[in-house]
Amino acid sequence: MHFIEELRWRGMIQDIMPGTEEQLNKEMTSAYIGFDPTADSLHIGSLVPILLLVHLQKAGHKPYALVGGATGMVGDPSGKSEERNLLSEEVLNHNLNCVKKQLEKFLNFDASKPNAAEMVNNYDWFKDLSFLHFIRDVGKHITVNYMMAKDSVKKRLEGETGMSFTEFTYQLVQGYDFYWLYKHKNCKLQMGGSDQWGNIVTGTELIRRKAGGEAFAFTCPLITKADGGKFGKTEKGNVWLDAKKTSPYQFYQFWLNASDEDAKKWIKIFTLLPKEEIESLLTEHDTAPHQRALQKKLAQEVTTFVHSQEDYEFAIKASEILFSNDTAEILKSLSEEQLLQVMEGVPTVEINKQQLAEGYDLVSLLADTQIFSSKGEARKMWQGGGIGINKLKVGSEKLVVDTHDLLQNKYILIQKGKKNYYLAKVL
RNA sequence: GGGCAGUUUCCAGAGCGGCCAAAUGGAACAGACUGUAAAUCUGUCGUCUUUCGACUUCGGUGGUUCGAAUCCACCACUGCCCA
Repeated sequence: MHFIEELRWRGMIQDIMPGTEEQLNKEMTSAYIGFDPTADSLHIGSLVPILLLVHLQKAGHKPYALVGGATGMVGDPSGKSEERNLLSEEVLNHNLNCVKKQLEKFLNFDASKPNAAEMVNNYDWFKDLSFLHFIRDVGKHITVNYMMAKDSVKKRLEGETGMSFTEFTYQLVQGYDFYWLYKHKNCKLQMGGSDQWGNIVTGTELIRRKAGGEAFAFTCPLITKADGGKFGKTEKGNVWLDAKKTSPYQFYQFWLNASDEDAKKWIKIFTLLPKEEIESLLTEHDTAPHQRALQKKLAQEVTTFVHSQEDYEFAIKASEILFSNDTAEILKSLSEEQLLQVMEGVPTVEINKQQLAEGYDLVSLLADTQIFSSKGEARKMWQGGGIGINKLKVGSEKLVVDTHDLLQNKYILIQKGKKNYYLAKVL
């Protein structure tokens, strides 16, 4: 199946420039996507562009992953209703290196292959480009009228926060990236999220006017949730690809929690499973939605893709113990080793043995261990019935925790709400 | 430089000089129901506190007042329009 066709049935094409498909069918084509170093790890939103590159490479074309050392210094106004704060260069560099490392995992950079992936940093071609040169060589080709017509700009001009010249210039800076890659790497295609369409088109326009060349582009719809919430957020914040920031267990849980509607879309986008398999999964899900075969498969695929098979297996094991009903008994019967294995990725807190032996007031315990930031908050949650100890809900009667509650004489499993666990260890 | 409008708790957005920790909506968190889903219903939602309550907020600084988010002065910032 051809690249575009493949993406089309997966629902990964939003806008596409005429001629793009023909270009891809004609020859091995180099294409790029930019990644912004706004944090020291990519998050699951970046998986979409990553997968676009993966599909591209699988289809025999050559992917370029661009890290925005230069664009990151400016700030993309797309989708932002307010002026962004600039990151310091130090932070930017740190982020850049982290992001680079992560990207290396997903693509094949084996230089012996003709379509080996390559990583480029736009700082390399911007660092020696002077402002004067830029406005003469690049700015001259694009009218302000053209730039102002862009949605990202228009929105801000109509809004009440205004827009700095810096952000206004962003599309030119990104457009120049495309031009540069076109010139030096024969890169003829840019992909990205649909919010990038405006920026991308400025690039193809620049290539047309300045180089007289033809370049192509398509965008992928932005990932949304059926309930209108932001994709990729949990109560703990962003879901990151870095296992240190989001444990594989939490990562797995995120996907498993997908709503039916979302899972149906996401399985096509976030997994590389073939069409037939996905279709049969969809059918299976429709006959028995409560089994959540779809969510399970989705979570499995993405977790193994981003982390590993072992991480996935751990996540499963932990999930079974933590989420099955009536596991209070099972929990008690686990050996220390098993217990720790299951709790891999569950945050650990420490409690004082002496205090516990004397009977530890539950509310104080929850506050002292920082599971809650204050006694008041802990109390509210406890009174609301949101606290569990060793998989048993704690009633609203006054409760004191003592050594009888210990598992393996060492641990207490504390549950906050339905899905948040903490392992307390006595010292 | 001139004119106008604005700055309220995460966001949006009400706020009469005392009844304002501040309406309402959204977001968020929790509970019930479920399928670790959605929808729905309920609770919480400035900080601390077992109840009472205590403390800190309404751009900043001073002032008027028994009392100010609400009145006055100055400053700062933002947007719009004119030069």
